[in-house]
Amino acid sequence: MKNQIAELLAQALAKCQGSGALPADLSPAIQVDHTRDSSHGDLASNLAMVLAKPAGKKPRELAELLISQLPTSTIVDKVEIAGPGFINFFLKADTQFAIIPTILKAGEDFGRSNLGQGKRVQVEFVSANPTGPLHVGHGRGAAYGAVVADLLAAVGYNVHREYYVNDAGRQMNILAASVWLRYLELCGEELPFPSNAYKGDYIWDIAATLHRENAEAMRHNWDEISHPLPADEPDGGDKEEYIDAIIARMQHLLRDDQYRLVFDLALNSILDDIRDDLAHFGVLYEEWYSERSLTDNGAVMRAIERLQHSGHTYELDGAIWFKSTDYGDEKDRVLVRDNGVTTYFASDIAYHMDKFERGFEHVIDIWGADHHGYVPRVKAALQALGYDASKLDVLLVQFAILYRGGEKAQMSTRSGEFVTLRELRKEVSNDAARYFYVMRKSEQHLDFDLDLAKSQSNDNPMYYIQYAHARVCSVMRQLAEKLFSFDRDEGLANLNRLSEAHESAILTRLARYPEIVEAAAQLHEPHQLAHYLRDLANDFHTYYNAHQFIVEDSVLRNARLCLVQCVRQVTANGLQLLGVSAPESM
RNA sequence: GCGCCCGUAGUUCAGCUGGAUAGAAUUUCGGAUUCCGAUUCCGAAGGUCAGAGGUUCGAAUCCUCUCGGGCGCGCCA
Repeated sequence: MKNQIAELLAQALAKCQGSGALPADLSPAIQVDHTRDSSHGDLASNLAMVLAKPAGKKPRELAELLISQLPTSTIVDKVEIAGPGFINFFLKADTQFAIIPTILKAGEDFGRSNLGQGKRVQVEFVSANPTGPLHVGHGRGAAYGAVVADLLAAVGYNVHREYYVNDAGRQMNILAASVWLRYLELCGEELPFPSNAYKGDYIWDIAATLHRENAEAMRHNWDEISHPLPADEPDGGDKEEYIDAIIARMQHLLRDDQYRLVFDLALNSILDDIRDDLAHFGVLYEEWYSERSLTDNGAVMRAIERLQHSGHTYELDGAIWFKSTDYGDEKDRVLVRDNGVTTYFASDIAYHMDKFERGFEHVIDIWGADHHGYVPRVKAALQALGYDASKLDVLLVQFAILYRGGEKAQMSTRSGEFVTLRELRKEVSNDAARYFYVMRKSEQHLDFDLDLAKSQSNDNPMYYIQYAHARVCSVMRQLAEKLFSFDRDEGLANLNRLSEAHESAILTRLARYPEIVEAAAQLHEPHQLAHYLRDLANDFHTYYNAHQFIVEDSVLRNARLCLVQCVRQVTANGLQLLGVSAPESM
């Protein structure tokens, strides 16, 4: 609709230029917007105001001129000049009815488009270290990433969802050591648990599995392990040095194969848990990408070598540095430590290099906002490698703060309050969690009201939207009970009976749905869809309370039922994109 | 100290990439209503868009500075 009006204006402009009434060298981007106030018509353009200065004419005069050259159109009822020079378009009443057959025909596909033209986009999200269960902070990234990916898919991108598994590095070694030490305790060893080790209950579970499957095969005396160990933190030592020493002893005593067995058991147990958790949350991936594979297949070394060839590296204090300051980073970064071990950053460069080598036309990373300082160095590395860093979008998600009874809910592991995503899902339902996580802009801190998310009331927007869907379904059931039937064709043939203001408002809202999906997808803003659905539900409930659908007059009844069916369809389509169910009864 | 994000009604938030009188929900107050399915509707009140400059036909939106809040500034991952 917008495009049709823009086209009319373009033709009018061209005519004015052809006749010499306006300079020929003007080629403004023609903007057509929905009006906020219906007294301003349906659509409006600021073209005359934009052109006023370069054309040397007063905006209202210019608007007059453009309107005089406007081609006739079947959809435009009248055109007005208003305010400082807006050109307002009032559409013919019939045109807004056209959305009804469109929606009914397209069904589940209404709102989908081919805007993305099948371009390959990678969306990487969550990617939490597999050192423990997902917590509520990860939940927002999961819900947000899943919806961004689904929105992009809906508008025609070929989306590849990926989870980067940090299955290498020191944190994983600490995890393996934690499991092993708990296993030793299960074997009956008495030992001081390191202050820097993982202490969650899930460690005990994994250790129990280890013990069940291997009996005492990996048992060693604490004396044997502690033989030469530095002091732990409580004893005045350094907890980092201490845990590293434990890991070194473990690797020495268990040898490669046993160490790997513990390591892999821990990794796989936790990864399985994360996979299961996300799957229940409706978050699915095309690929789980292993960090370790990057080291194993030489990608990390290759990335470092390519950076060296690019001339943006140097050696200092025995380490190899990437000169990221050449690309605007605030300081240079180490790639290879003085002990010869590559850094996490080096792996991440290799990973991003790999993303571009795999041929994605666009790459989206979704990170917690606490990683924002990391963005410049990754982009710097991509530029140094010769890639177009603008093809990488890093979307930062701010923290979610849980509220219960108006009070901030504690999120520490120590207190009894829940911390995991699984517990949150259980408490407020998957649907509410998905909706609440995405109902705010990602760069906005999220106040997650647990009581509201659980409440079955209109105050809860998720409930309000679902209820609109269920209510339409209920109307259809009522219809059958009253021995009426829905004659769609009769309704479609008599849409002009939908003359109430409420009906007109709903029609306008419905027609905007495809634009909302496009905007939400392209701007990576799921909250736009969340708000839209709430507004649509509000329109519908208001209509429901003002008018009866199941009336004696079959023509009016069927026309209204067509409209209400459209509300149901669009609500269902939108909820599906948000990963929220659309129940037929509640 | 430097960098990034945020600051809009009592509260929680929108504001369609610069448009017309800044909108919802909720709260408060005043009415109506007992229904296809409850958890209903209508109206009113509520704002120095943190503050000050600037850019222009036009600024909550863009730029600069100040104030306030969050986060980040490892040869950790």
